[in-house]
Amino acid sequence: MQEKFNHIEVERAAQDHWQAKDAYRVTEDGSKPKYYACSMLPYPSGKLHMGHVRNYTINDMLTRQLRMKGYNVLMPMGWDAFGLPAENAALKNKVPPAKWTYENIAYMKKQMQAMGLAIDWSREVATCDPEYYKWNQWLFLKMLEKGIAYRKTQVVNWDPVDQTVLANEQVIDGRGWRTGALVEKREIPGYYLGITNYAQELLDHVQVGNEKATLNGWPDKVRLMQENWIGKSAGVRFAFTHDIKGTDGQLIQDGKMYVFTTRADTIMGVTFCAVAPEHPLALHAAADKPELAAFIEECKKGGTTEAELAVKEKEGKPTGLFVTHPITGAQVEVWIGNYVLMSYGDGAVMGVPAHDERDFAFANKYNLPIKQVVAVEGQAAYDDKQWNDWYGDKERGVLINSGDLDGLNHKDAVQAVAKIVGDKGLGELKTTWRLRDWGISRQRYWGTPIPIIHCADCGPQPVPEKDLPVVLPQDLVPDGSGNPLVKSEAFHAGVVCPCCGKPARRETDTMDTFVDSSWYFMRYCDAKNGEQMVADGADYWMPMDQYIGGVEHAILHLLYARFWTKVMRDLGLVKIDEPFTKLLTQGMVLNHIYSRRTAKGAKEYFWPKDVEHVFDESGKIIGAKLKVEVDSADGLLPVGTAIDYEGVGTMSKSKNNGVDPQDLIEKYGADTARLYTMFTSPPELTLEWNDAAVEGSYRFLRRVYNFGSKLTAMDMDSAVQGVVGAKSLDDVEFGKAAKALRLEIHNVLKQVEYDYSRMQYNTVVSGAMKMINALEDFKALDDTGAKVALIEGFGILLRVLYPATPHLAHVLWSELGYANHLGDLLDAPWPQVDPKALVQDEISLVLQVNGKLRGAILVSATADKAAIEAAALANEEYQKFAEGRAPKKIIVVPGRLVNIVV
RNA sequence: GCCCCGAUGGUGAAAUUGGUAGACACUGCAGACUUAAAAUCUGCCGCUUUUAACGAAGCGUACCGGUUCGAUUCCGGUUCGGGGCACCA
Repeated sequence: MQEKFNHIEVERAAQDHWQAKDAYRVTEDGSKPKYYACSMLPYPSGKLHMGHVRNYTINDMLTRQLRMKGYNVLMPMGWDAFGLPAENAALKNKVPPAKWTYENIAYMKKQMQAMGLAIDWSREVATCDPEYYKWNQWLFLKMLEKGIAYRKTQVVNWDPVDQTVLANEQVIDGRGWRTGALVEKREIPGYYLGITNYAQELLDHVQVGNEKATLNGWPDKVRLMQENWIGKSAGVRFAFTHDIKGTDGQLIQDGKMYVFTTRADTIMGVTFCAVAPEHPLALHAAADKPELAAFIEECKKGGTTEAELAVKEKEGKPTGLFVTHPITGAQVEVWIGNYVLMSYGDGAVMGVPAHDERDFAFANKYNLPIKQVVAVEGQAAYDDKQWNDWYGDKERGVLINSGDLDGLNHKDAVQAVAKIVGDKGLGELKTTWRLRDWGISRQRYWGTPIPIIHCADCGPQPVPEKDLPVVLPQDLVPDGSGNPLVKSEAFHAGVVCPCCGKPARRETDTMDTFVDSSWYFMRYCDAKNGEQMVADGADYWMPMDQYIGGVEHAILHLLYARFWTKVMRDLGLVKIDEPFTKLLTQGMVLNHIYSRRTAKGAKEYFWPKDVEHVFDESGKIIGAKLKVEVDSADGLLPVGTAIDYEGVGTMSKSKNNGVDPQDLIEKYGADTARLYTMFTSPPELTLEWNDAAVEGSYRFLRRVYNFGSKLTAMDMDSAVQGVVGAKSLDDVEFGKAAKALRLEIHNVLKQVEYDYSRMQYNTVVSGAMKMINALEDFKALDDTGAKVALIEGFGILLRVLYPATPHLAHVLWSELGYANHLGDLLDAPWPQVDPKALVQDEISLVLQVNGKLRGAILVSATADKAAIEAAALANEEYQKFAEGRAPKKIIVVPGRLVNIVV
């Protein structure tokens, strides 16, 4: 082997070896336990970013370690190839999205191969491939048949200048990103998938503490987020009656305005009702009241996101319409409220200002009456100007001013109210979900065409199964105004209605890209199946054992994939209930953000490499300045120019703070990039970029290499080389120093085992560093068994390190002859902790007096509690700090500490 | 606004889940080697007080309070930061 570490040659040698062996191709092998470990599929944005490097390295470490432990391991890869960025790039460069996408895929695939990932490329999937999206269309048609998919109007962001639908991302401060025009809400028809049909099951499987829960291998935070998102709430749905008639002379909604409430107990405190701007009563009232119509119009301005609505100032207008309280018969005025959502419940709420914080604010703003109906014992009198938390207290509140209901607690009162409205035929107990059905229609080109044909006579008709896939044209270039599919003659050419045979037009909406990512992981199991969506491969590999991806996908993607899997199960396509047994949500990769305002007031961002921090005396960052000359909108900025420091944030092109993994791999090699990302932070935490620390990772690899090349000079005879497993070491005598080395190595190995099992790879790397430190510090080569301990230790180190830095480990393992005895590192046996190496005669215990550290005592490893107590009481540190006081209590934690309370 | 998460030295972090806080690193400082530099190696590195020095004492895991023999870990509250909020992926 070469004397000097050359990462380029090391990595080439290892990768050539793996390629020649086709080392990562796996088949469904019943003789071994299977393990399916998968990363969330990347969007082919152009080149890998650090988040990818982190994600795939975690996946790769898991895969490689488990393979050594004897599992049949699958690590596949594919491309989430449809989506908006391809259209944006097309707009900018006048290149069809397909070309841009496929070029990006080719480049990123090369980068992944350079990282040395153990991917089975024979299973590669790109979602823009008709062979893939055909099955999106096929399953959509099945869902239509089953009534799971249906057509309904949806609210979208409309850019009135470009005459186009905008994604939320394209709405900036309520305006279109390209035109700057004020965005309007507009209702258009679209297709929905009935995810709410599965709400209960989706909740049961994920909910922490639910006896039906199966996703115990998911982080609690994700489970909690999904639970809240599904948002099951039990309450009462009941009607306020009225006799308001529409222009057609019919009672609006049959004279019943339904509301849903979880606080039916406060029903006697109702002083108003509020409906959404889109509610039939609101529209009716606006018909002859221009100021109401204007208010409803006003509510349509701005974006459609929940966050935007939630921070809006709560506003309302009285309609002049009255409805009848179902118990008291009182007339209650209906208001239009901009905070009432048509999509939740019935789009109407009862207003109880005394006991709901939002109603309270609303009533105070518009001088509506406030009626207290709940009292909490021990609380002072109600003050109608200042909100107090006890006003909404469900636990302690008791009803007052509520007639027959007086004295009831929350729970009993809800039941009583449900009975009263039930007896009148005006309502019942009801469960409501926050979860809404999944709208999948997108008015965009680069996605899966929705397989529907619109006939002037027959209406929307499903494309017959034999005509699938409906192929997306590859050569269109969007121009920014609307969907180019609408104008594509080729797309509509020859289309006839499947029902009546007359000429017809294709649906031009495409599917949400979350459809693509809802089942690709099953396609990997059977990637080339032309006959079926999935088949036997999925039965073997699914459910996936470990899913790894960004925490930003904790709700939407994961929920949709769970839903899609359940639909496939109910159609008899797969046998599983849940797709992902275990989930790891990796933290985001962050970097510092530096900016300044240009003379014109625009913000420009600076690349972190061009900037250095300015610190205060205590070492805190207080600002930044340029380290080199930088060309800016205001001309060349000299070295030392003061720059604004914005803290850290996710790496992004727009903030100019991305670190290109390519530079890193070219300069230091893939092993360094992998080691650095694994070592710097635990997988679940955010990772802040630090250039200087990369150097340290490289240094460590060089140390390992140099240690290996020293071993070759040490006359390692093959007999010793063979002695690398714990079992064959039973007959070897070890001297004091060799014993100490083995104690350290095996202790660390034990910890590393644990860290591998919990995927805490940063401490795995620490463990490897401790091992090389111990091996380098070991100087007693003349000790009995010294060489054996050294060669055993290095063999363990290589295997511990291999999943993180496979190239270096592979080359050393082969060159030093370990491979001759234990086989290729790919499938070499995982090292075992030797219990004999861990045996110690004496151990040190911490001595505490009143819980404070006061010293240490050395006791025999087999010492019992009495002996430990005696040793502690005899200790002079104890004597000193006890100051003659008698011990009241002695706590002994075996193997750890003694605490004497005086 | 709502839901979730996080906060530990100059920096990234560790602490086997209630038992020695700061392992392992990065940076920095001092030294060795070198004509010199790089590389490499050795030592030091939470804060304060005290000591000529060895050392000693106290404080310390965002902030305030609680439970406990013992709290980075558990509970209540506060502040700041990050993620998600349904058409970005």
